[in-house]
Amino acid sequence: MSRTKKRTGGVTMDHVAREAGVSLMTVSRVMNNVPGVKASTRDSVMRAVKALGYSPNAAARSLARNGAGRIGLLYSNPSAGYLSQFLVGALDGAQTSGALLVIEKCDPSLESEAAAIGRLIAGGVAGVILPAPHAESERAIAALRDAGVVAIAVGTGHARADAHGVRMDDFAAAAEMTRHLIELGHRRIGFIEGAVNQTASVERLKGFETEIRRADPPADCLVEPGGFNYRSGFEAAERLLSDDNPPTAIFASNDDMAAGALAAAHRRGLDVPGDLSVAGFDDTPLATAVWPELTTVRQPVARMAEAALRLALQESRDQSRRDSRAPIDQLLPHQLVVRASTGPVPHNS
Amino acid sequence: MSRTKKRTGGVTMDHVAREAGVSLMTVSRVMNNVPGVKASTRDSVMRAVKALGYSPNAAARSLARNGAGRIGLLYSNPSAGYLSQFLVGALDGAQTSGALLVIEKCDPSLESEAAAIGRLIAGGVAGVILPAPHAESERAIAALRDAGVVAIAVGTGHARADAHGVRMDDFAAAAEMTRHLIELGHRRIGFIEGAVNQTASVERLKGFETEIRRADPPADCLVEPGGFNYRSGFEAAERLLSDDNPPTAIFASNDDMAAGALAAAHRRGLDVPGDLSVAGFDDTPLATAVWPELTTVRQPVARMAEAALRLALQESRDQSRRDSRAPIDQLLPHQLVVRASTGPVPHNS
DNA sequence: GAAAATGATGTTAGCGCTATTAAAAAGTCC
DNA sequence: GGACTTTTTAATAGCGCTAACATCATTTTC
Repeated sequence: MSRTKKRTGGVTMDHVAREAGVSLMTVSRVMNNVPGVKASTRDSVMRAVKALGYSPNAAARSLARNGAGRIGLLYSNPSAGYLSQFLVGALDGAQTSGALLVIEKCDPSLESEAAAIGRLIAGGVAGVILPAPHAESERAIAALRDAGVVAIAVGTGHARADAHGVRMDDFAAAAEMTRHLIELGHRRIGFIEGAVNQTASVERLKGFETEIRRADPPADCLVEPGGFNYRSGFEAAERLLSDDNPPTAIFASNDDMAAGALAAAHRRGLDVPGDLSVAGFDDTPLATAVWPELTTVRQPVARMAEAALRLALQESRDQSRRDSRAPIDQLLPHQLVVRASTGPVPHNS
Repeated sequence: MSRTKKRTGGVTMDHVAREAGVSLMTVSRVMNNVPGVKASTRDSVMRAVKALGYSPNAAARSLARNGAGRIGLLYSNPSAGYLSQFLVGALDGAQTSGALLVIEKCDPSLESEAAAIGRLIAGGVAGVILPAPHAESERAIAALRDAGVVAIAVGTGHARADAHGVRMDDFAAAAEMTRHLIELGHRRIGFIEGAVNQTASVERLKGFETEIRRADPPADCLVEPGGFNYRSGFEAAERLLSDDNPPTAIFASNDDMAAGALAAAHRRGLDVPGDLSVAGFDDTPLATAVWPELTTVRQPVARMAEAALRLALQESRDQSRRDSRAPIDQLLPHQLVVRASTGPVPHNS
């Protein structure tokens, strides 16, 4: 093991090419899904790849592509669980598609954001992924466009006109959750809003209200502002539960706030879901870390990040050819996850 | 902006070399801190680097080093906040030291771990970083050693004989926190253990017990098992608080369990810290996401990850030269963070 | 004061992959 | 059926950087 010449993992394209009896370049074409390779040739290459356990060297790829494939990722401080999922997804995507991820942290302040964007641009990225709060920043997107860098907004409430986007259908997901609550018999439902400056919050509220209006027999609702963090959820739930006619269910627009609502309920001696149902949104790790485990909506964060990375890569490559100016809007499927925090409406209410 | 030939960030070593009036190789030497460069030459190179805003291309580096610098990171499912901090730290380190991070996920099961290790080795990594639970896995470390891959254990309770390690002083940190509680007047303190198969848990308990024994006037304690997650913290706190003579303070061996303890306290209508003090460990984002914010110990997770990456890089390079067999044990400083969840012992108890 | 022993820098040859260009094979046409 | 396209494959030249070796100044040594 000590005298091995190259400790790189061994198999290279060359090996694959020899094994498959084709040229190195043909293997490259197959690996990159470039059209113009006979199906039979492609097959034999794929077989060789599998046989040898070949996996492309990201560094070499990035280098050969002349730095294209350097993608930036700006993050500040979304809920902890969100970030880790997002990073994992992006990293995974980077690995499989041979991109080089450059992550850059910033504070929520505008100056800090601008500085981070500047560093990213100076670092020579071809595209930048903007999750959660930054996806709403006109300034950031404008700066990126001015520098000729592709911007991908992730997790906004609706498609942007000035940037490509990857997102989920917040409206439909919130509506589904609301329907779930209504089907359980709840007719007075509290809703905790997310941060108002994020369009996703607005869509979630709209989805909720639309479904409330559609309920039969009719239902009504109480809406409290929140800020996407535990504490604001706790406080909003306190207000909701101290109402003269408190709701029998609370739907928080993210899991952190739902956890806060859970704490508020417990503090009042309420059993969840016996006395009060609580629903969250996002399905972050927190959802299963609390007790009872949260009914929530699974936002495919990791897949969204991966999709964003691919999109950034593809668009940055395309852009250098021609200016295709129609922003792409990629919508990923969500899923209602029913766990232990929601149940039938209590009898005596 | 559209006709730019290379969108790589522009400046390369060649530019720097020309600017400084030296050869490309000299620049490389300066950038890698290789000895044998005259101080004046080094200076002028550094000046050119700054003037041009040069930053080395990680991909090219990794490639030229023949794959050395490919570092794996195995993760399963530590507390969410921990992972994101860890990833960020590792990513950061990778960027600055020009390593290529390959992350690999696995389930807690042993087979899954073995499979992931296998993939990592097949991927040709030169070193693997093993955070939290995997750092204790004899099997994983043995597999890595057999493949001639450097293993770095992160966050174990004490130094390992079979792998390099980066960790904090769990014993001392737990002792400090216990002292903090004792100084606030608490004389009956509950402790919630972490997962028993992790040596860090054991050290934290030892630190706690040592300090309890040292208290003057004497203090006593109640120890409950836990599993490093919210739910186990909640349940352990329930048991602690239903004791005939309940503790006035609870020290949980991580923040997730402390959050659970908080919920249990609230459920019983106890005020924190008025009636009960609660302390956590790790200072994950959860610590400030709950209310009241947790007094905890800051574990420098990001820095540990970064240190682990550097160590992996350095050792994997050294190992190929000679077999230096003394495992390195790097200890990083922690910090007691006093927030709102701990206070003086209540008068009437 | 010439040979050997040290520095300090420059040269050369890739790392593994992708563009680009050239060549060959396979169709197409009149 | 041979000149002319159109596929498909092969060959060549780097991407930016570093290891290993070569080269040129300096010293040092006897």
